[in-house]
Amino acid sequence: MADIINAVEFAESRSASSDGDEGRDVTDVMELLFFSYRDFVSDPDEISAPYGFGRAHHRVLHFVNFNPGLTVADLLDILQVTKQSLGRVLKELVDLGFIEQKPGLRDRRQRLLFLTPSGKALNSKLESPQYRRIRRALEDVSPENRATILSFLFNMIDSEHRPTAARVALKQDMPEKKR
Amino acid sequence: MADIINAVEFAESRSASSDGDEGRDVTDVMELLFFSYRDFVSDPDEISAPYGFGRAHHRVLHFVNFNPGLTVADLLDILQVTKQSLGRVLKELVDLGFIEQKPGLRDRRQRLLFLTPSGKALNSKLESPQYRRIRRALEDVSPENRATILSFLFNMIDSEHRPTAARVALKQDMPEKKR
DNA sequence: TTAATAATGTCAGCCATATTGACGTATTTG
DNA sequence: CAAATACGTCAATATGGCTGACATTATTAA
Repeated sequence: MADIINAVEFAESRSASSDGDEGRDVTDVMELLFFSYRDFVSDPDEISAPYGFGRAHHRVLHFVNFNPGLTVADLLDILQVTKQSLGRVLKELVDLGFIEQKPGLRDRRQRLLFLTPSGKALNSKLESPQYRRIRRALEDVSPENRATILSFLFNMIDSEHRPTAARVALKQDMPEKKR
Repeated sequence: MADIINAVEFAESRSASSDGDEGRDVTDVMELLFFSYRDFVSDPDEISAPYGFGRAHHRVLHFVNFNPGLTVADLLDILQVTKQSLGRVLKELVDLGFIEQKPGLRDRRQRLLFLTPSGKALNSKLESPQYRRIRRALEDVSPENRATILSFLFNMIDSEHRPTAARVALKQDMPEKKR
């Protein structure tokens, strides 16, 4: 038992030393967030490489897949990059047939973004390891504890960005009392 | 109540629609992790800019601060980059007096890394917003729920990287039955 | 003791992704 | 019609990754 390798040992090892060490949780989150995210993004990075794509391409595929009909402006807001940066990867994805642009119905200046079938296939391929990773990390977690985790992640977001995150990621703004 | 802006509303809004939607948690983690991390790293990025430093410099400062006497090889393993990439930013930090190198005692080929006082000051400045962010996100979370969150983050790490994470980040390998 | 290996540094070049600033075009809106 | 908006694009620049090659010093094995 030289190293901690699972959640149970992890929890035991921590509770053993939980005598008034208040800021400890804070530094632990700091550290673990780095390692978690590093490994989390390494999955699609490796798979993208043969396609000549990078992390930026995956991010675009992901958000367009999750929000079909997204506008370019929405995507800029989500990714927090400049239109020049986005423009390059978007152009590549469109040229190679992974993303399709349709003029907006209400406003024809807009280019609504959709994944083509091959775009959807590529996206699934890219993020299946990420979903597997998350499923594994959640598999023994109760629904209540899952809510704790989600709520923590949500609260790590800038408060002014939470409405966008809720809308784009959770699709839960305007609950409008349905039911 | 048009948008969800705090943990309570978040939890309520979710539990209202928790009717057999199993994979929902998984996609929510996927989305929230992106937004959380995006905002999390934006803090030091802004503060670093005036110094001419980037995210890479901060990462080095952070891990050296947290593990004084770290070797270059350790740092390469943690950051998962090549020595050439690390070399550049490390050289800048050493040249500008933020990091000090001392030959290893056991093995004098090693250059043990330490923060100078100004390195410590800069690091504190860079990551105080991150600590504030984490503290805010944890403030109303019970110790048990904090353990749930930490254990989730830990399990998101590649299993082969968990020993390193535990050692470097949590300093909890080899519990060697103390107590 | 010599030879192999290890820890680190460095040079040179390449690539992906980001930036700012300026300008162009189509479309909507006041 | 004029102004603002949504989007695209050209150009220049910076950061931070990468590969490959080679050098230095110190340790370890033959």
